[in-house]
Amino acid sequence: MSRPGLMDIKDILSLQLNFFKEPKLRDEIAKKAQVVDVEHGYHILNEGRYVKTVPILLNGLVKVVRKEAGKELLLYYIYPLESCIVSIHCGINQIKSRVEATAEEDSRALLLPSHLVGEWRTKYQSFNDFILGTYQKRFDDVLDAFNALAFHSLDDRLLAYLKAKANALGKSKIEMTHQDLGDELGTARETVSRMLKKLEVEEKVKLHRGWIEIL
Amino acid sequence: MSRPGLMDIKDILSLQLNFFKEPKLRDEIAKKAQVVDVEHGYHILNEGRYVKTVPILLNGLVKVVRKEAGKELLLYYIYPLESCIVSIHCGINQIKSRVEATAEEDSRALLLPSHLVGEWRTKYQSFNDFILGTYQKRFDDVLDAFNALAFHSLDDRLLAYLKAKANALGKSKIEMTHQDLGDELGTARETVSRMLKKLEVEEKVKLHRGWIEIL
DNA sequence: CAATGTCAGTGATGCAGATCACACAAGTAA
DNA sequence: TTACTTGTGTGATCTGCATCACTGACATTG
Repeated sequence: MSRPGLMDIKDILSLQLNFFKEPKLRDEIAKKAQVVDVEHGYHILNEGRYVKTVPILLNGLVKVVRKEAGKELLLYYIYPLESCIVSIHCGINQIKSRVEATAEEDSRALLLPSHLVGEWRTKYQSFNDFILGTYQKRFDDVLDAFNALAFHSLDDRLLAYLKAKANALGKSKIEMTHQDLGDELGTARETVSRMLKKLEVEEKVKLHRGWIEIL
Repeated sequence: MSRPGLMDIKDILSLQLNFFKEPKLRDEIAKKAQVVDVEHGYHILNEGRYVKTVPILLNGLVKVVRKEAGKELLLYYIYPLESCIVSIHCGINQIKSRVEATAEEDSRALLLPSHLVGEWRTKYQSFNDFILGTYQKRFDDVLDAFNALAFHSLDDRLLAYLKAKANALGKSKIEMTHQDLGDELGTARETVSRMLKKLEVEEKVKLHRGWIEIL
């Protein structure tokens, strides 16, 4: 993690965060927020220094997973201009829930001090809308994850995952091992191998060592 | 569904909804809200007349399930003084998601016109807090449901379900058939029978025709 | 009472996916 | 070159749960 000197947060506000409308809110953010860069693989949640901030992702990609008993399962991705509602949530409510956020790519985020978030929420409508919108989105995401798990076979979920990932990254070459995929989907490596083989026969993907091409 | 004459909503506000603090908010609710009674088994969501209101449950119990391909799975229960956030959500966003809410007991709810909800949210902090709190709670609930599905075997989920239900109803006699339980947990009746038998051998429950006693 | 419907118990069998146990191939270090 | 590591392919077997096909127990109704 690094702190890029004195970023001009005002620039960020006008270029990326123009949904924060009130001039006074923008002033406050400019004064109190902080920009950080984190590297690919950086483990965001459960880090002491983050507990008291609410991040808004500016660039990059962050994945949020639920872990238990060695097994892990993907909940959703955070894209730029979205916030990690869970971190607010966990910070405030002292929840033990094993939810982890990891930077999938080198990422940049704006950190808002969480003690101000509550205040801004009541003072500025656009800020309040942002928080509520984030909750709505995440609620939907988790519902989707639940749905996939409850009603769809692993074959479907694997293909859906690959397509979603290709879409998110904007390219058809996905650099993941079968083990990685198994981890994301909460299943065994061998199973992933077998299913990918089947998908290759069906000409939906092309397999390579260390990466997969979506057709 | 019935409308109990002219309920004194002011009474309800002082007896049950005292977390709505602002006098002006209380006035507005008293003027614009409506009380309805629904019977056990009444199917709440996906009913035209409800789309434009946000319900707050006053008495009773409502269950929310997700359905797909004939199979259904319990998401969470709504207890008195909680709101069904999904109905707002679905109403506003025109979501096709198969989420259903059903009254588990005879219930009474306060209906708030949804076009005013957005307004009250920005004008009254206590109202805003209520909405946000509801989202947080539901987010947690769905995460729990996800977790159970992802990491716990059906045995565990069945027992957890029974205990939670006993707790919610405040009694150890649960009047459900094995089929009912199978539906809630998204599994087959036979499987439930077998597992209950096992639980009975372990002296965790006692089985009867049409009802189950939690020990 | 018999007739009928609802609820529960239980075996047989099937299938998705997990787990185990390897073999092998591609890259990397010595 | 050899040796070692990492990623992949594949059979054999095991487990949890679904599905099918019944049987019998209880409850209700005529």
